[in-house]
Amino acid sequence: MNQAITGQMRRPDGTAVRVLVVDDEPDLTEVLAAALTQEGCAVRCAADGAAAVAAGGEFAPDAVVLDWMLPDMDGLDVLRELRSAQPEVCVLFLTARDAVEDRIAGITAGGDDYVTKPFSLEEVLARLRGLLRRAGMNRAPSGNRLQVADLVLDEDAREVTRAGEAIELSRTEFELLRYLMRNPRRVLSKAMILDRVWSYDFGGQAHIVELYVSYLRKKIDAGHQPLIHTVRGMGYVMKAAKP
Amino acid sequence: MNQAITGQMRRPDGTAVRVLVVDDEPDLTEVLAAALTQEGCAVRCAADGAAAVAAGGEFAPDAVVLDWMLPDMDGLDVLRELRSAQPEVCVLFLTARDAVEDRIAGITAGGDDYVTKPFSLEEVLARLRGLLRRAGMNRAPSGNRLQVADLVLDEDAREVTRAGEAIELSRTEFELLRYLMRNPRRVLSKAMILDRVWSYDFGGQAHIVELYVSYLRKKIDAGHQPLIHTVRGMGYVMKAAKP
DNA sequence: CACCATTCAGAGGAAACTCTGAGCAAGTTC
DNA sequence: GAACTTGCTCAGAGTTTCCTCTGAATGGTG
Repeated sequence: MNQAITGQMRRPDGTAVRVLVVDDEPDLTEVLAAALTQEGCAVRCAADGAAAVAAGGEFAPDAVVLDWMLPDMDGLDVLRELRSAQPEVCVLFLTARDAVEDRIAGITAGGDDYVTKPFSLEEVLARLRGLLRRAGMNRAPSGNRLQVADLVLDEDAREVTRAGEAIELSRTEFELLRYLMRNPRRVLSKAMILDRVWSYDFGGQAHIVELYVSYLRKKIDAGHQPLIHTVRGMGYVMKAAKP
Repeated sequence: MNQAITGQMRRPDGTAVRVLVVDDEPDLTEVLAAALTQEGCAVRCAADGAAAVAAGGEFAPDAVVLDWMLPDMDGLDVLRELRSAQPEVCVLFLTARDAVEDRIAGITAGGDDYVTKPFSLEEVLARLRGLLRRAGMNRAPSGNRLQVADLVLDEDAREVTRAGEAIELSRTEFELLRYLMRNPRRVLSKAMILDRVWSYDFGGQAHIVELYVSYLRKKIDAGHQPLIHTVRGMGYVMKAAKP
């Protein structure tokens, strides 16, 4: 993977983006930390609000991935403490689905964002990239656009075009395509795709990846040079057809 | 989001507009400060009149968002003090709905403006943009007109036309449309729209956004190419349809 | 006081989406 | 070429999300 090579998650001065991950489930923080490290971030984890506030002062993160429900503190209080030490810090909240309407209100006004559990890794990474880009923390060479051959994906507008023609995608189709396009010319196994694009609690089979690849091909590759290629026994790869 | 990139809230010399926020409710100043920071402003907060006057001298703000009812001083006195140090400063008053409008009326004659509580963030930001524009503090590339395809919104005249034909909108409809048109080709979640367009004390559900989008569509998109598009599971986006 | 416009909650129905299962096609191994 | 593995696609059930109709409460206006 090594998104670091693509230079996406980087500070203006070229040093690694610093991310603090706060959640009381060690499984979750581990997975997030691993994914973020792989993206080239410097990562620190905390299991409760007190540890988060402490790390906020000492570790000086650029962004915080913060569980809304912590054993000792309310998410909003943690945010307040963090902001008092570092006003510019970005915060991405993790919330339960039914807690969304509750007290989340107002946080998006400050430029922060949230993701509902269960989420996919790509969803969290994409949101975090969005926050950092908007905070000027992230050199955006091509802005928010991904391109492979004549296929273009605009993340903000959630718009996909092939040869200038608009293509409608569902949420899952879009996330799958984004993951493929973020890793062009690299074979991605179905297991990898499943781990990244589908929620971490999804118990289904890799068969679902095949199904969604077939959906994508029908919408994207139909009538054009194919961009999504099957590597039998290995997975899929997105690239322009060989010359 | 990220109005900063659009270059709206900027001084003639390109540096950040300096805004002082004065209110005794910390929740309110926090939200306002966060939103203004996101717009690219340099923000300072004060909780009472004395602190406001002190900050007025030291922080040298271009504009002040000032609560009319402060624990220690009258709003008019604060204004007087601020003006003595910096005669050119813009002031946006925050007042209770039933507050004396007669005294406020004299204020607006001086080029200042006011907003009644409870207000929406977009309302405050729009008024502030207006003040700064009139004070020459704000390069206004397209003046006060927003345009998407053949849909035109005039902020000062509060007038909306589609293909030259006038459209009557209620207050909420207008604010929703303005927010959408200020962020064309960007998917806005219902949570984001709620936080920006509805009052900060509104406790309602995202359902209300759907309802008002349906009102807007009936008035704006009926009989034309649709400009307001639903992005299922994400929110809404305003853009001209792709041919 | 009556009238009208506006705002908002609730519920029903429509539409879109996700995922399972099964059959078929294509490639691989012997 | 037969047997097996792997990948592709269709059809349909179940769920989620969205749209819109109703009606109540509010506020302004003649």
